[in-house]
Amino acid sequence: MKLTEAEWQIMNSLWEDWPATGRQIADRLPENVNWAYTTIKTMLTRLADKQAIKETKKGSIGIYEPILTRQNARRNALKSLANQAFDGAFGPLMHFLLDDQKLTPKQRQELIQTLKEDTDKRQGGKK
Amino acid sequence: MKLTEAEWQIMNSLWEDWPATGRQIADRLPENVNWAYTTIKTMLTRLADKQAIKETKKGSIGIYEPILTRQNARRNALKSLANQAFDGAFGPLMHFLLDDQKLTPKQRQELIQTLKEDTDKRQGGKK
DNA sequence: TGACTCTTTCTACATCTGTAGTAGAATAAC
DNA sequence: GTTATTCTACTACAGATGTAGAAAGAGTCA
Repeated sequence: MKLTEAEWQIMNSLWEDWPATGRQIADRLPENVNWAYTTIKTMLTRLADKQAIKETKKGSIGIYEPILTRQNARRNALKSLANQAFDGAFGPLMHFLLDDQKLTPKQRQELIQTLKEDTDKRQGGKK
Repeated sequence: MKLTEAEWQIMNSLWEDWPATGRQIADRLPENVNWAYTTIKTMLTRLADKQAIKETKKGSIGIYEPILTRQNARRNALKSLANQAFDGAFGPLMHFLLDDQKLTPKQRQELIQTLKEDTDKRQGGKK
C-alpha cells in the first residue's frame, strides 16, 4: 500500500482523530493546504477504493476511519525509500542520517539522544 | 529535485559508474528491470531536462553523467519522507526505525551496531 | 556498397495524481 | 414551507509517469 503525497495529508488528518467526517478531516488539514472540499472527498473516495480507509454512512453523511495504520504506512514508506535509495537496507539509511553533514548540530544532537535512549531501553536491564 | 521510482533506477545505475552511455546504464540495471532500451533513453532525456544529469555527445553517441549527487538525492528523499510521514522531524523517524517491531533481530542488531559506531566516532576523542 | 545492428529522436498512449466544478439530495434556518 | 447551506455522487481535465514503437542516421563487417 503506497500513499501519494496528497493522500498522506488526508491520512495524517484522519489518524489524528477518528472516526471523522469529511468536514472534520478538512478542518484539521494544515493551513497551507487549501483544497476545495470536493477535492478532499475525491481523495477520500480514492483512499476507500484502495482500502486505506473505510467509509460508513450515518444517514447520508460519510464517516471515515483508517484501515491502514499510521505505523504500517510509515513502515511501508521507509521500506520503499530504503529499497529505492539505499539498496534495500536500513543500516545504510541510518548511517546516512547520522553522517549527513547537512544536519544541524541540534538535529544531530537530537538524534544521538534518541538513539541512546532507544539503545539503552532495548538493552535495558543489562545496564 | 524529486526523483520518481523509475528515475531512481536509472540514477542508481549511473551513480555506480560514470560517465556512461545509455547502453552501459541499461546493462547495469537490475535483472528484474526489463525495460526497452528506448524506455531508458526516455528516462535519460527527462532526467537531463530536470537537470539531474548532463548529456554530452561523443560523435552521435550520448554520454551521461550525474549532476545531482547520490548524497543530495538521498537527503532530499529523506527530507520528503520526514515531512510527509513524520511531521518533518528526523528524530521521530529515527525513533520509528528503532522501535518498529517488524525489524528482524538481525536488522535491529545491525542498526544498533551502526549507531554505536557513529556515536562513538562523533563523540570520539571525548572518550 | 549492401545488409545488419545500434542509436537517436519523435511520437504515442494508458494510468496515476492533483484539483475541482456541477447538479441534485439532505439539512438547517428562518 | 421556503430559502440558504452543506453534502454526496459524478464528471472533468491537465500534467506527471511508466512504457515503448517507428523511422531515420551511423557504424561495421563481408
